[in-house]
Amino acid sequence: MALKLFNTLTRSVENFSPLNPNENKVGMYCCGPTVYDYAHIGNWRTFVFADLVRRTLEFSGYDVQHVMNITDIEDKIIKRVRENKTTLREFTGKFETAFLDDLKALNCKEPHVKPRATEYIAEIISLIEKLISRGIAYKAADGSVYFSITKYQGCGCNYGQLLKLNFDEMRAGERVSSDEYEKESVADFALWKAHVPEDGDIFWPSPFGEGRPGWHIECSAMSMKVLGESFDLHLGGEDLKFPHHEDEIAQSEGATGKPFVKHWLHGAHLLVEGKKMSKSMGNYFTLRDLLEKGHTGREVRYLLLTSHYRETFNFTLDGLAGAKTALARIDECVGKLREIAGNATAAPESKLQEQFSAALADDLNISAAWGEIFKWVTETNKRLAENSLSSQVAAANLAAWEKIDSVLGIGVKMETEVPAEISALADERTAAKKAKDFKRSDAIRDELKAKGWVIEDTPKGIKLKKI
RNA sequence: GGCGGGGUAGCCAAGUGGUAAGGCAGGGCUCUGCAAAAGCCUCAUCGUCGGUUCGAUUCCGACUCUCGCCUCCA
Repeated sequence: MALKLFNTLTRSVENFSPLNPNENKVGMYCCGPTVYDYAHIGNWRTFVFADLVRRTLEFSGYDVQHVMNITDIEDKIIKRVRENKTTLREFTGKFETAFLDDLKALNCKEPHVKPRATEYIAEIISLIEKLISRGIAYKAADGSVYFSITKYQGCGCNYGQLLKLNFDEMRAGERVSSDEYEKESVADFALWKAHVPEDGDIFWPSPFGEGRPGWHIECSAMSMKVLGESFDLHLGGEDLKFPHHEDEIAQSEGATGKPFVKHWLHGAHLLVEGKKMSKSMGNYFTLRDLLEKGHTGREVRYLLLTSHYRETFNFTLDGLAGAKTALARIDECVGKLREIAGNATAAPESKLQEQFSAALADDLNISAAWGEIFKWVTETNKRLAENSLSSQVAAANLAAWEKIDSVLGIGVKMETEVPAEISALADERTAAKKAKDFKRSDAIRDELKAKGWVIEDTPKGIKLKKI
């Protein structure tokens, strides 16, 4: 089934097809983290979304080249490096490592290429030179280099491809910082920021003088370097549409004269407990915060993957608790299938896979996909209860689950090894039960629960589950 | 002020011009000595008011509430 995706450029759902129809390759660039702090749950929604896009493309048979930048030079970074009396590399390295650890905890596939802005200074400079030579960029009196929207538009280029811009009605200037008065026009943005004393030793030499790259230019330079001047997919959070992505388009198309990106995807933000996330509201969570509360990356991933990427999602701690129960339901079902399937192998059960694929192909309607999955769980449970599943059928269902899980990345909780102390208690309970000492057996059950283990009596004997 | 999303059961969340998927919570039931984060069943008329239509939650308009972007925020 053809994959359909919303394209911010056309504001409509389109059939997805790669730039080069003769190849199966897809170049995908995702705006990565600015490594000045731990990423919060809102950031993670976007990265999990990017992971879903990648996995869906791979599921659809494409060979994806996934690129995600690491922004390791930026105003906030410089400020904190100074405050912490450390070096740029040491500071950004710490948060980059933390970011990649978190990415792994959420079972996101690691991007194939993770370019750091500071390692692409040469490419950035040459891109700026190209823009200057084409008359689209200019050096201002403050020593910085700016991109001229007017000149760009004068070349017949379109500024405002991702959203409707109405400069007359914009509240320009309200949030413009005072050091940007050297620009010819308020809409112009910095390509190269001249070195100022506060930057300390953080600067690079360039034909335009010592300084550092502006924010938008790194993405243009790195994405085009790795994926080519035109590539298939670019994604990020919805807030990046303007100015970041619009400026990326302007810089890239202004320099090359070619269409920059074929397909733009933007993920919506989330609220936490119905409110905009903020530290003062107490609803600001990093992944670490949630792990410390005893939740798992798997649960967080599941919850972030329950809603459609273009809708604002309300992330709640109740929801996170519910995620655990919902996953346990899937684990239980898949675990039983494994037992019955044994060593049998079979082609994936087609109905589940078809319904899942159809939902996903419809602009990543993952909510509908979960609906199909849980209907399958109920259906399977009924057959399990009837004892009417052959090992062949169980294996086919299992194969289907594994196939769709290559997209979900949820996996199945591994059976935790039962510690000797716990199994000793369980044995004691079984003995007490056999002796009809139910008071004693129930007391042990409570004790096990207090230790984080649930014991279930099944026709085949007891079952211990870690909670 | 400009532009763009949303308002569907206690909570989260799909969806359709013909009377609403799924998950969590709740309720009922089954297995059980009793249980279970074991299983099954059950649980809404879709922000308000108009309009179009044989028929609207789904299309149009108004209103209202809410969220986002408007220069460095995913």
